Amino acid sequence: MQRQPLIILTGPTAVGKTALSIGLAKALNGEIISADSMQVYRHMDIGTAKIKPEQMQGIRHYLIDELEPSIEFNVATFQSKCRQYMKEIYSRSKIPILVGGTGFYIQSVLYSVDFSQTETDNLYRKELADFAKHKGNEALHARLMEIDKKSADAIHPNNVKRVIRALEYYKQTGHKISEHNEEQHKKESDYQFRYYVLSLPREILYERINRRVDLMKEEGLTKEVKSLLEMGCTRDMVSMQGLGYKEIIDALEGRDTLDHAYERIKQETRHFAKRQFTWFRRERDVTWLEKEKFADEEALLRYCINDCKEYLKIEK
RNA sequence: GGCGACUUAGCCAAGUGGUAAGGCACGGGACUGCAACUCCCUGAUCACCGGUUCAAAUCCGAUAGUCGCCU
Repeated sequence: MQRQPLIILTGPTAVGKTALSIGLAKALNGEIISADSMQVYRHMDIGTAKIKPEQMQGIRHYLIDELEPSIEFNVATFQSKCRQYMKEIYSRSKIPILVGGTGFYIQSVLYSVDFSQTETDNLYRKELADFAKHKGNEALHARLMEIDKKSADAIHPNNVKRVIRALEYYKQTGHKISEHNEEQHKKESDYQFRYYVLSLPREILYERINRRVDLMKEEGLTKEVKSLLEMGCTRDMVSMQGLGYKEIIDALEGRDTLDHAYERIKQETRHFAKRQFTWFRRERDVTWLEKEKFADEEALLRYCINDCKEYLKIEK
């Protein structure tokens, strides 16, 4: 079977993915699926730097504004929705372009990671979390050691979240997650793809981040968060753990000052960008697009279009 | 001009004679159902010069810088 074409455009936050994505979609008859864990949520526009309808220029976008903030979103649901949309896009003879900074989500689709069969077991998760809280992280980790030494060796005891998932996986499937991961890791992609990572020198990117946060403040991020709280959102929701939201909530609920909250957002966004670099650096088969090496956005776009045509044999 | 205080890694900061805590930042890394999450790793010889002492960031003196007060 001929593998289907897939374009991925990612990179650290604030690097300028959105602008490029529209140009690509227009030139290559593409439609955009957002690979962003926060932009799926409605009412969260400013803090997620979400693309505005008028910026879309008629290009169809998926997985943007699809969920209420109270709904939990995760890789597995992302994957299934994304696949479904890709199918639709292919059926119209168009090309899906995955755009967004959540590397984990991209990976799940690109390598068709298997998430089937299990439901999240919140009760069990909570039980394990409590266990760790009372008996200590090491004690929980010891439990993992008993059933899956390989995972235990790979996961640091303090990384409680991952230890819990490994234990949950075993309870649900009776298999070791380390074995599962190993298998998944060997997979080749089912797609004929180009995986672009847009980048900029660190200092420039950090300046852009700082400026962007200042802009969010001016545009009324505080107000946006206020109205989310009025809608009934609480800090423990997945959506409210997004950068810019948890910090402002802290300020609004009196645990921090507003000025300090905005400083924290800048700082944490920089940290986030750094983590994204780490992620993309170790992904295999990625094509780095160092923005500063192109004369301008126009040149960058032209390069991308030609590169896609060459590798994906797209005619249009 | 005089008097006093201070001077420890990029920043904050313990340590007051026995051989440099910690936090933050920066940098690096992990990550396969919460991922804008969660987690891990990483740095100095203590302003400078001289002295006392077996031993000094820690005591003494000089120099420089910073801050405060006074004339």
